[in-house]
Amino acid sequence: MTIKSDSVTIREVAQKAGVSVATVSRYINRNAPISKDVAERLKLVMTELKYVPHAAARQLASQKTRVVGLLLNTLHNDFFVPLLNGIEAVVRKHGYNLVIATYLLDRRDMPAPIGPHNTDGILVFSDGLSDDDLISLHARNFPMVLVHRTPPDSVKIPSVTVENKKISFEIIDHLIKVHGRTRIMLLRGPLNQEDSQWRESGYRSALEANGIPFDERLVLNGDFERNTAYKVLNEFIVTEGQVSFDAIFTGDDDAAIGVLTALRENDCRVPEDVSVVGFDDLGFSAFLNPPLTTVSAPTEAVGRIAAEQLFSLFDKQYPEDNLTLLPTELIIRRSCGCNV
Amino acid sequence: MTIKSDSVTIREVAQKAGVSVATVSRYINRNAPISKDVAERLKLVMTELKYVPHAAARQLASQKTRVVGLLLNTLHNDFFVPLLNGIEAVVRKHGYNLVIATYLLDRRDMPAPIGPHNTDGILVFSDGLSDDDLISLHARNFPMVLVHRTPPDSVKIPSVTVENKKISFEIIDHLIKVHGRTRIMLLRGPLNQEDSQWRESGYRSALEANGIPFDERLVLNGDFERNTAYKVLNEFIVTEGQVSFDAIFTGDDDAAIGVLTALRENDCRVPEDVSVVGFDDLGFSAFLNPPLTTVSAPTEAVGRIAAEQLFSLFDKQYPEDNLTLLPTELIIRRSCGCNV
DNA sequence: TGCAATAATGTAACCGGTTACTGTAACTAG
DNA sequence: CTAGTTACAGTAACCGGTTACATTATTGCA
Repeated sequence: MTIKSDSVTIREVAQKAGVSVATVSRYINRNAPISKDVAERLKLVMTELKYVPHAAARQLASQKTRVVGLLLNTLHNDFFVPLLNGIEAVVRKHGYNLVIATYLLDRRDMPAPIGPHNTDGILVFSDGLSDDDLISLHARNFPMVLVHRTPPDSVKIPSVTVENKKISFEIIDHLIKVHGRTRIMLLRGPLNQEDSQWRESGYRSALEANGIPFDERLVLNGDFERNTAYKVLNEFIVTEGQVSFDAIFTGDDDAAIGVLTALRENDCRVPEDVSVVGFDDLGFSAFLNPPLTTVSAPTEAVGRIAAEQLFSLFDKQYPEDNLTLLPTELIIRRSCGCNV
Repeated sequence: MTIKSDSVTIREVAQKAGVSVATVSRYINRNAPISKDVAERLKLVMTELKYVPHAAARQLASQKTRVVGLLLNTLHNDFFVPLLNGIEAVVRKHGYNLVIATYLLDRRDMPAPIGPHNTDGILVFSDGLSDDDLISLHARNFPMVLVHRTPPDSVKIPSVTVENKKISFEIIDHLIKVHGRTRIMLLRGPLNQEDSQWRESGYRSALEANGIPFDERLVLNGDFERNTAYKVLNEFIVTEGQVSFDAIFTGDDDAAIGVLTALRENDCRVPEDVSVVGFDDLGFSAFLNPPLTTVSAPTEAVGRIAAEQLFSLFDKQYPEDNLTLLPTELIIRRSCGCNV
């Protein structure tokens, strides 16, 4: 073998300090008593040699990666900033590393980029892993926490998400009751995304509760991305030749930006002609023109709590409640037609 | 040893397929000819056994981690979404994993979370690593690409960033020449951040070129975060008891949000009383109220190019030009006072 | 005082892959 | 027909740590 990593190894440290490798290892991991004398010597030698333990070797020997994975569909959304923030803070606090991977249905032919082979546990915000995948990983006792996704019925995988349906009902109900809107368009998120489904469900309930028939033609498929939102809505308007709706639920705030663009370019006034409402209350939403009526969701808290639960799982501590549902709140601004 | 990972190993695969482990390894890595017959058999066995190579073992044996690191100061900015997007896409394309770590000056007592011990190379968007750190890593031939940061004089570390100074000059010059602003406030970014320094430099040049004396009292220290921006500016206004400036360069678009909030709460009209300009042209900027005059920066391209350069370094291919400076562009909207 | 418990350390097997080296059979060129 | 390649496969050393087990010195306590 000619592989000769230039890095300092534990044996060199041991030799220079006149102790065995086992002692050095114990010092590194503080998992066994070391005499004060030796400890000081090791500390000196290690800084002198600039010794840094080789991560892969530790992982292999200890069967722990000290890495947490985050599986996403895409990163195309400002929504991920607070989420990542929450997660990263916790991961860092525990001295772990965070690996981020996107994994979509279209890549299902290759193995998931993260899993038991390279992480101690993962946070799943993705439908790239099927329910079957989840079940099989769970059966192997692989720690997982789902984010904005409900676990399959049969298994108890902790899940952290926000209340979507009730609040979506409320925001649509607001459009109908307060602003008299009746032709309310829905711009869906990704079809197999759960938030998206719950929001649609709330939308439908609100229509029904107000005696407005559901109209399939008023539903567009988006993906929580501003560009898609723009394209889809613009196409719709151009095809129709007119604006045949008086309100639109954009699915999320990011998509709202695309929606606002499309409406503006088609000379449609918001909120005079069309009410616009979003979801998430991202940092910029209060400052859009007009300020966006939306739903505030505690996204950073979702990230934080999900990560904390994952670390609890490492200690075999299961959360008493399988599903953590964080509260959401209606944020009324101008884009729905209110005068605030 | 009682460690008994439940995962399938290469030896089990080899045995079941009736070949040696070396052959299996060669099949996995496709780095040596394998007979069609054996290849098919292995493929079958591997799917049947659900074999996934153990990442740490591969890393240890091959001395390659197949991991790229991204070192950041914080994640508190929507700016990171396009950056991450660009980086992640490239990293994924190469079949690598991406680990993200924040590392700040206040943690300098602990070793950097990512480095030669756990990555094949890193992208540095952080001043957590000092110039000395960079030099010493570079001396060890550790692949690195700097993002929005110039390498120390003595070493040739590739660096990808955007043009800051000239465009900052232009945007300030615009405020002065077109809108007659003379008391232009500067909200700095982090003090040791390079973009921030170049932008201040452009700001000062523009003042000088127009015969306006630099006034230290019109400079506030922010950190490219909306909350800080709000707090700092609000404090300033409250302390002064009046709005003593007629324009403000917010440093970046995220901070612009905080600035707009503070101005609004202090009954200050934008752009009538105060012109506001930002930097980055984040997705929401065109939809702020008023639409934000800013500078568009190709942030996703920065991420993409930086990552590509890092992979080139893995192949010992050094970019012909050490410094990649991507062009920026003035985006005139309403917040400066223009009528677009 | 005697014996068990504890502290402190060493030895070496082991984690699960990669690859240098070796060997055989088939193929190619002269 | 023979030397030189090339294709394909196996053996085993090695990557750099961790830790079970063994050993010796020290301490605690009846």
